[in-house]
Amino acid sequence: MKTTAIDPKIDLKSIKDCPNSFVMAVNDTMNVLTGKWKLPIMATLIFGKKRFKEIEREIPRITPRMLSKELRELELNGIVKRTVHDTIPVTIEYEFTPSGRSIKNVLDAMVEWGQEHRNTVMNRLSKVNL
Amino acid sequence: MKTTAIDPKIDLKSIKDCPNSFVMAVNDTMNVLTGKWKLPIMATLIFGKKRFKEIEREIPRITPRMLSKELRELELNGIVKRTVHDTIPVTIEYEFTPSGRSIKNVLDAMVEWGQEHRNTVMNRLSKVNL
DNA sequence: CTGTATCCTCCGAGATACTG
DNA sequence: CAGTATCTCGGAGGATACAG
Repeated sequence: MKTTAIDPKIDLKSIKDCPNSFVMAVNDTMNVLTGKWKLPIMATLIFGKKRFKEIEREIPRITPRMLSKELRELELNGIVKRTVHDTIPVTIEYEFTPSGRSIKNVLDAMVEWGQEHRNTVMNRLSKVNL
Repeated sequence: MKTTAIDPKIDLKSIKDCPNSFVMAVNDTMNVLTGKWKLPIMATLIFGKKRFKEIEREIPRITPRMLSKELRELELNGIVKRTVHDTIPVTIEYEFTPSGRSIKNVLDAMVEWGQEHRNTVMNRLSKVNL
């Protein structure tokens, strides 16, 4: 089998080229997940809707600038939904979209592998240090 | 239920604190996956051992500096194994460790979500543009 | 062939102050 | 409350040349 060149920024025409389209799909997922605060933010939303200030309070050391920026990205990516309630003053709620909620499957796989891999590394280290 | 504060750089003592230990495990996995070239490199290794130059040829625009750097990180993380053959000149082969190969489960989940999510976004866009 | 060594650029993210 | 506006800095990654 002739292996195909793999390009991190591949163009759309080659979407039917198998290994590359996989890399593309993984890249899409990565883009949603990368950034220092995306994961913590998503973790706060797992148990339901939250307001800006609530999220800020639950994530130590995040600045409003970063929270705002990351929430906007997540919204643009169709991961979270932003709802404005015209109370006085206005309150804003953030929550997962269905698509956002379904990313939990990915996170589950990552948790499982992360824990297994940590054990593997620990075992290797403890054997080395006997 | 009292929600716990989520910290991206949590210390090890709180490993038993459930939501945080999940975030930690996900972070471990992310650390292995982040970097512009890790995924393309891993993609080249899916079908078996490869030499430095072979990998370099299959990944357009990667520089030896970056390939070297990323391979070293992958090796340190226990994802790939580096084997030196004392031919003349020496040839070096890179391949997955079992732990590295098992990350495929994560990638599969990412491929599936990435493709679903792309469809979701496409549908939304095409409805907007009717 | 399998990498290192330098130098350089750009962007993610922190600090801090301010706004409607 | 829910953000925005500036300023700054470190580190990821590129270009290019060189080494064993």
